[in-house]
Amino acid sequence: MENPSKFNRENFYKDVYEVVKLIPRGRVTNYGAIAKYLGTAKSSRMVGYALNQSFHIDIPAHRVVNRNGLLTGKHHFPEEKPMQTSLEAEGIRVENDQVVDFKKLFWDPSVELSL
DNA sequence: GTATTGACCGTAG
DNA sequence: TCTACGGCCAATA
Repeated sequence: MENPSKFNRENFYKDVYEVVKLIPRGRVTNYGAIAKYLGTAKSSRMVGYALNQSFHIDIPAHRVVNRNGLLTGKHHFPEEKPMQTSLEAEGIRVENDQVVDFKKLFWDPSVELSL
C-alpha cells in the first residue's frame, strides 16, 4: 500500500524487462511509452537505466529507442552485435542510427496491451 | 548524507 | 525549424 501509484523498484525493473520481451518482432518502442505503461511516465529515464542493466539479460533491448527513434543506446551494446544489425535482422530499416518509419513501427504497450 | 550522472521527455525562446 | 533548459526518479561515487 505504500506505493499505490507505482510499482516497487524490483517490480519496476522486472516489468520493464517483461514489456521489452513482449515487444513484437519488427516493432520498436520508446522509453516514455514503457514508463507510462508502468505508471512512471515522468521517470522515463529510469527505464533507460533499467535497460542499461538489461544488456546482461536475455531481452531484445535493441527494440527500445528514444522518442526520436534514435538508437541512443547503441553505444552501450556489444560491438559484436550492434543495435542496428539486430534491428535490421528483424526487418526494421535503420538509417544513420535512426529507425526508418519509426512512427509506423512504434509499439505502445499502454495501448497494445491495454486492448 | 550530499553531489553528480544517466539508453529521456516536454515545453519555451 | 533548431537550440536550450528544467524536471523527475534512482543509482553510484
